Amino acid sequence: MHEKQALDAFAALSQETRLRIVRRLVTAGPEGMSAGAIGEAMDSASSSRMSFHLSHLEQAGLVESRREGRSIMYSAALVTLSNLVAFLMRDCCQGHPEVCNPAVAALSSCCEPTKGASHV
Amino acid sequence: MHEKQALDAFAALSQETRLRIVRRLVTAGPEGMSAGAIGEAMDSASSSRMSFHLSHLEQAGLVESRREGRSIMYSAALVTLSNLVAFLMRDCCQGHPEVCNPAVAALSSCCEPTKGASHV
DNA sequence: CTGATATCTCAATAACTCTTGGAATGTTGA
DNA sequence: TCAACATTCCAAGAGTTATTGAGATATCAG
Repeated sequence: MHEKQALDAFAALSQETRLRIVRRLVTAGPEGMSAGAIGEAMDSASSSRMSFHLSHLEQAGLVESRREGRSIMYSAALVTLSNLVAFLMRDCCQGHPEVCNPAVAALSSCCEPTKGASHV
Repeated sequence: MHEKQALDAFAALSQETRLRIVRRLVTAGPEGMSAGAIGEAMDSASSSRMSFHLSHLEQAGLVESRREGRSIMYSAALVTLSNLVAFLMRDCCQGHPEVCNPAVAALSSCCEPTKGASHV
C-alpha cells in the first residue's frame, strides 16, 4: 500500500456515515448488502447521499460492488483494511514485539467473538 | 472506543503531514521525538504548522507529549491505534476467523521482523 | 535580568467536503 | 414497447480545514 491510498482510505473512514457503512459491511460478511438496504440501515439517508458515500468508499478501495438484478451489492474489502493496518503499524516494534503486542491482541480478539455463538 | 473518537482519529490520519508524523513516531518507539526533530524530518514544515498538526494528533489521542527541557517530546499512542483497529474490525468474521485472518497476519508480521528478539 | 532557543497561539485567506433536490441511467416484468 | 424501481450524476450553498506569518509563552545559560 502506498501513502496516497492510505490517505484516501483514512479520509473515507473519517466521515460518520461512511464509517458506519464500513462497519456494517464488515459484520455483513462476504455477501454484502444492497445500496438500498444500507441506506435503510442508516438514519435519514437519501439515495443520492448513499450513492455519494458508497462511491467514495469504493474509490478508496474499502468496499467492492457487484450488480445483482436491479440492486447493486456492496461488501467490505477486508484486504484493503488489512493493508491499511499493516501500513500504519509498519516497523512498530523493531524487534521488541511486546511494544505492539496489544494491537495484535486487540485484532485477534475480534476473531474470537462470543463463545457459544454457534453460527455455523 | 466510541464512534466519535474513531472519527477524530481517522480524520487526523487522513492528512499527509499528520500520517507521516504518526508513522515516523511509530518507528521511533516509546522515547519519541522532539517537535523540532519531527519538523526537520518533514519537508518544508514551519513551526506553527508542526504545532497545528501535533496538537491535532494529540487531541485525537494518537500521540502523547511530555516536556523535556526546552523541547517537547512526542510519541505514538499505540494503545489508541490498537483500539482503532479493533473498533474497525469488530465482528469482522462472526465465527468464521478465516475471513479476517489475513488482517491478523498482516499486523502480526510487522511485529516479527527479527524472530527471537530478546526481552527488554 | 538578558538573550537565545523551542514551541505555541492567533487571525485571515484559500481550498476542500457534505448535503440537497432534481434529472438521468440502467434493470425488470407485463 | 411501457411503467416501476434502484441507483447514479450534476450543480449550488453551507460548513470545515490547512497554510501562512507575526507575535506570545516557556525554558535555559550566562
